[in-house]
Amino acid sequence: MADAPRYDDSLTIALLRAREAVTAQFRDHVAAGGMTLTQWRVIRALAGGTELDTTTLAHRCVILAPSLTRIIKTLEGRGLIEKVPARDRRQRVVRLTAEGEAMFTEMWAVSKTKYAAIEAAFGRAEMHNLVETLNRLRAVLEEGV
Amino acid sequence: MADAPRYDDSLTIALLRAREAVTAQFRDHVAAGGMTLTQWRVIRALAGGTELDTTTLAHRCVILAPSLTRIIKTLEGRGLIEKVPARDRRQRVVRLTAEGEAMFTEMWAVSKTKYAAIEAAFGRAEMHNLVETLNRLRAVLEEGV
DNA sequence: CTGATTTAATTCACATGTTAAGTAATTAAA
DNA sequence: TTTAATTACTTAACATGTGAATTAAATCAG
Repeated sequence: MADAPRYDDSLTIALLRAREAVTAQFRDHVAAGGMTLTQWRVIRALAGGTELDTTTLAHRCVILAPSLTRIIKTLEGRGLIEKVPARDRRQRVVRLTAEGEAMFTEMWAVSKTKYAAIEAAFGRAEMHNLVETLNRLRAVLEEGV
Repeated sequence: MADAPRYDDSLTIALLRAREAVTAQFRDHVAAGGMTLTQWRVIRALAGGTELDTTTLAHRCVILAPSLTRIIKTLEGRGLIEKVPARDRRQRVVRLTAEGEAMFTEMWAVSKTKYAAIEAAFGRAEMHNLVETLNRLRAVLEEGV
């Protein structure tokens, strides 16, 4: 068993911890708005009048379809999003309501400053480089190891 | 709303996607062993006769206490881990059973090769650098932005 | 045009994430 | 030493992750 790498050196654990540390910066603010971080990703993806079907929305927000089904139900119940008739009647297309847009605008103002604070603390170039590296890693893995 | 960064440029999304891509490499293998990735983290942390209390185990595996309580119950029910009497009777100290160690050894052999494949595809130095960067980011954020 | 296939969502069942509240054991204070 | 505060864990309640099965609509083959 001695060949198991120490956990701090594990890529999976490092990703998990780093993500936890980053999301922690936003969690309280989003919770104060009565939302979860996952719901916030959906709101944000729809901001600015964007209309999206479930599949596209799920992909952009990195949420699985069953989760998104429930989230849409919740946010629709709160009056933040609404359904839009779609040509293909299998699809469920949604967009923000006026209330949803207002909610986004208000929360985004703060969210933006928090994001900027992280960039300032970690270094703008460093952070840009990290995002690029992460996306490259993903591309390599999705091509097939 | 035009100032919302594109999602692909967002650190939180990049972390989420990258983690998803990495864990996808292991999910099927771990599932074939009748385990979830989260349960596997616990098994791995205990491998080699390590005895740990819930708090330490939760921290190392990056699992919240309530989740770990359930996981310990599940793995104990399957005979993979067992409780160890502790001095402080508030603590719950656990370790792998012989069966648990056997399970780890068998699965780790394959897991290791998958990890090596990722390293080979992405680059050993690149990967080491990424882990270091992620840990540095976490350190910066935990110091307080 | 009709039946088979494919596609988009939903539903189901269970595991985990997350916060808050509760319980038991230990430690500290008076 | 008896009570108050702290600590370690568990339980509860709800949101989400995850894979499998289901439903409805669109597309395709014949």
